[in-house]
Amino acid sequence: MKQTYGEVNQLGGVFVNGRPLPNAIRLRIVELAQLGIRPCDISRQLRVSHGCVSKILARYNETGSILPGAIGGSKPRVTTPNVVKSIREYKQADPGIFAWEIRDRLLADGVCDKYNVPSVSSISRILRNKIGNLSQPNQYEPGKQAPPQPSLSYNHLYPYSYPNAMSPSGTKMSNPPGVPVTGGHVSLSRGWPSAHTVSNILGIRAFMDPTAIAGAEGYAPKMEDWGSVNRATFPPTHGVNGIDKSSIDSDIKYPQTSSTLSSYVPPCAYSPSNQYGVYSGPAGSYVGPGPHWQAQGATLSHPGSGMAIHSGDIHSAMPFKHAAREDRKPASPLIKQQHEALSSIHGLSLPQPTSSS
DNA sequence: CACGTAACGGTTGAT
DNA sequence: CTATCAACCGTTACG
Repeated sequence: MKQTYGEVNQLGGVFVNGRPLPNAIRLRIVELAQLGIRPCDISRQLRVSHGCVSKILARYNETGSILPGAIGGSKPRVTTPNVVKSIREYKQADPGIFAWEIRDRLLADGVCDKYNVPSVSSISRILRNKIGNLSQPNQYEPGKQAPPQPSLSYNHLYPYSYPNAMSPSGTKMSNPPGVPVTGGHVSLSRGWPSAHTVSNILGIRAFMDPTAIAGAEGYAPKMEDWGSVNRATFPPTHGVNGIDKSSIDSDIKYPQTSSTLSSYVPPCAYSPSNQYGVYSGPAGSYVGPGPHWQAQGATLSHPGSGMAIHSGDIHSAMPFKHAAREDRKPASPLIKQQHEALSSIHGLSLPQPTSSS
């Protein structure tokens, strides 16, 4: 609740229990890793627990995003009131209906789309638990009752209708040209486990949120800003059907920037390309020093070009990774680039190398 | 020593 | 409005 400043970890780093590390630090973790610096060194240099470094890098490799997951909130249940209602209706209309038939109908009637349709077993459970006795139509609480027409709402309300966008795209641009994301795997396939994840889609904007960076070094005074970072702010809008949403959403979300961003955004929550570009922005100058990094402006103004360029820089750095990695097993000695990288970081205001270890 | 991961105590936000 | 609950967080400790 309060400023909950930080606690200090064993490495001397500051952190706020329960809260994500500042974006800028996450960024650096990934960047350093790409420079070929070993996780253990990154951990020490940034004073972030190795567990955290490991986690962030793992996530990055997998999803292409450096952003923390969405915190809090409830899962978008597939068995929304609307769905239950529909199931009940189907069942009432045809008591002998099979769960799989119900499932098909939910899809056919557009009550659900293939991404949020309940499984047959879920439907069975619903039939059993919630619609056991049809004679008692009202299973809603007495107090509220089923809202007049909750029906339509849910699906549409939920931004979570899942990225159909991604599925169709699948391959799409998930792998930007130089993306380090090795495998290029599906960063997305990981799917949309939850609304949370999806929210990240929107959250992408977070990258450009100045406040995020503001908190960079010293943790923004207001954690809330952070929150906004994580989830970006997303408008409750959405009237659209889940189906084409992705693109629409982005438009909705970023009326101004959208056009450009949208191209990056839709593919996946953690649009690799997008995030990449994003952080590529600060890549050169890094985030710290500036009042705000240009990210926001940059992206907004000339997202494409800006990103491309920067990303190029980063990638150029990439090679080191291999070189470094391969022959650079030895613990202590860092290669030039690494030194530079680190030093630049320190310059930002990080602790000190205290090259002793 | 490096690093993946479970446990832990914490925060958040939708219900 | 408050309480629950389930998601995520980073650190720590273990293997």
